[in-house]
Amino acid sequence: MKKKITLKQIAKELDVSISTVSKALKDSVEISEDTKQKIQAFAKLYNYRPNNIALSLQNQKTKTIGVIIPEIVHHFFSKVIRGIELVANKRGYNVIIGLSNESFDKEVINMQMLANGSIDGFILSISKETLQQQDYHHFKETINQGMPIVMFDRVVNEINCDKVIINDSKGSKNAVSKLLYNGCKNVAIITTKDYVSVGKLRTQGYLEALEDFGITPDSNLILKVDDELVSEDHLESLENEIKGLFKNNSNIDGVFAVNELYAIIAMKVARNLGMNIPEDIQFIGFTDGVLSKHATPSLTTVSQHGQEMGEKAAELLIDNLEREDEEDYFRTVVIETNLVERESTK
Amino acid sequence: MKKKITLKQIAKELDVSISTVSKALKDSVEISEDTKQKIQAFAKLYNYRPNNIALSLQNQKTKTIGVIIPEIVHHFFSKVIRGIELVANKRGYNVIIGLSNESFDKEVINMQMLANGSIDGFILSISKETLQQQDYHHFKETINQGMPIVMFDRVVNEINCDKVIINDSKGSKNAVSKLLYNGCKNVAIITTKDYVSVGKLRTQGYLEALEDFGITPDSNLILKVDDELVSEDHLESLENEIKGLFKNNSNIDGVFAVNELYAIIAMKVARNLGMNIPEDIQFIGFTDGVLSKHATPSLTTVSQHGQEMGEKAAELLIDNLEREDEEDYFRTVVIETNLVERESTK
DNA sequence: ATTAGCAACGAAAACGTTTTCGTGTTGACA
DNA sequence: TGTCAACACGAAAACGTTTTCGTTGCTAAT
Repeated sequence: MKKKITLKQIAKELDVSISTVSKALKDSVEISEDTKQKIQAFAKLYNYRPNNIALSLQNQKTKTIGVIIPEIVHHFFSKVIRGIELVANKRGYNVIIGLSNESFDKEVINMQMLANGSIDGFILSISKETLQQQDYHHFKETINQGMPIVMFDRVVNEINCDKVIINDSKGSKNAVSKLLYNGCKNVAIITTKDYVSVGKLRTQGYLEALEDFGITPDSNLILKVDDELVSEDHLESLENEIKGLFKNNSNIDGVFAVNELYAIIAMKVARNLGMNIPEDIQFIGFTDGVLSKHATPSLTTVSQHGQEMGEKAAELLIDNLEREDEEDYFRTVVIETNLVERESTK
Repeated sequence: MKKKITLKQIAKELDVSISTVSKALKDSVEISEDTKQKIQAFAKLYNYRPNNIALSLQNQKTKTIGVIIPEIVHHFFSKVIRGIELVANKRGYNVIIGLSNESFDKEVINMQMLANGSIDGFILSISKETLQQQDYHHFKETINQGMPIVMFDRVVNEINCDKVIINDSKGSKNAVSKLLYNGCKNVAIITTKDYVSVGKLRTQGYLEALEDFGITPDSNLILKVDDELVSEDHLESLENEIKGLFKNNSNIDGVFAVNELYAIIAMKVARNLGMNIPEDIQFIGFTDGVLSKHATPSLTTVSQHGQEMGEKAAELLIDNLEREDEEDYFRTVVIETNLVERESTK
């Protein structure tokens, strides 16, 4: 086992100074051709690579990006990461991942772990607990120390930083309009509690669409699911809520759900109740996951373009990091959604 | 914007030496109570945190783990990462992610980027291209330089390192046995080309189960899909292959697929051909993804326990990193699979 | 024969820590 | 009064780089 070789060892071995070795490896004009060749050959032989940590300390930059997301076992978030990784790598950056697991404390701890020199900047999506508690001091402090942040998807106005979002209300308005245009008279929405910003916005889009079509919203058709209950395993409660929705409102002929899973489960319930999709009832979900594509019938969804969001976020951050002038101005990029039509709608 | 404060600045401000500050913050007995209090108070006020990079350079360890996986938009891999992150964080480590995107070159580049001091050890799953080319020199070199590697899922005997795998042949043998036990007489398998080690092993388990039941394998019932063709978008070719399989062998009454997607698509094709699941034909897949759980009918699968694999891999690596004695011995941990029975089997 | 100038290289600081090994001051004790 | 611990603190090396600023020794020009 031969440990990694350093400049010092090369210098000693070849009986020159460390500076000479460093310069020779950078092809500096200060060093004679002979010496350069000798040193370069030796370095190649021993497979020399500069130590990244030493470089980071020297340059005061690490060339790595910290990403903090609420959950990784999630199609949307992993697509975002793929996007981030893609452009980060292309521009010579590494990506280090922290999971908040939707917890405020873990979000704070993760940020502290990374903010002490390990990374040059953050890309993150806020955890539900943080959104609920509305405690954003850790973001403010981080930014205050000169570390840039880019937020995506779940953002908050209170913080001044770059943001990448989708037009949630517009996306859902389009979706609901599609249902109405297709002839649905009673469109229900399955959404989350209001503290989840995207849930709130998507509900808003639903209402706007109804208004455009001159329909008065019926509160019985708005199901706000408590997200706490939908923890991987007890989905039965969700199923029951949806079943209740259908039974109490037998006139429902269209459903818009603010995520993929809700839509899939709703379709299942509907089918069990003997309804035909899309003849009797039509469905649209949100997010472009695997479920939508491979369900039967496949689900029409509002595509969120996760990878594109990740790419854009990484570009914003790196641009910011590599910008010369110190004045900071913040941009908000809106990624357009589009409706992917599949079998669950006419 | 106040930049992060350093020991030097504190020392200057309080008119003591750097060493004194350092010791005071570690509550060293060398420093008087008065001075300690003064320094600690000042440090707290300015929110001092030691610079991670400097610590890494000093200690020659970074407390971060490098993870290289072929693909992140994949339920299994993201579960593994979740497992890794869980125990890594618990034990004070960070996780830095590299995606090989199933490419040999990207795997090599990623390893080089990280192996130069950025991390203490690797956890990885080999890319398909690497498996195909059977070029493992980058692994050997890394290990040779004293950087430990833990491989999971896609491993290779040729390399001497810790490994976390599942018993692929046993898992698939169990699954196929279940089908046979349930009365299936003609069980087909949908698998990958043989260079994917797990595909090969799972095919082997299929054959073993047949043998146990005294059935001679029928090569017409073994469909080896070329993985290149199944790239997210042109799944039609896969569908057609499967359709061919069913049409040419109308007696098929059981299907074992080496992954979730193949099984789901096969079910879809079968249903379109008018077969009833599970009455006419039963299905079992491999991996525990979202599709299996939420498909209709839901799919019986061999559960791979991705998160557990990740946890175990991280434990192996960190144990290795923190072990005192230098002699290296390598362990291979086998995670047990189990059959999750759902609606696609009787 | 000076000296300016150049080519080739080395010394040292700097990045932010930790840690070892001084060193100076105080107090107690003989 | 002189000696020696004990105490409290500082200087400096080390981790591996890069870069600035010398410092040589030589050639060529005056």
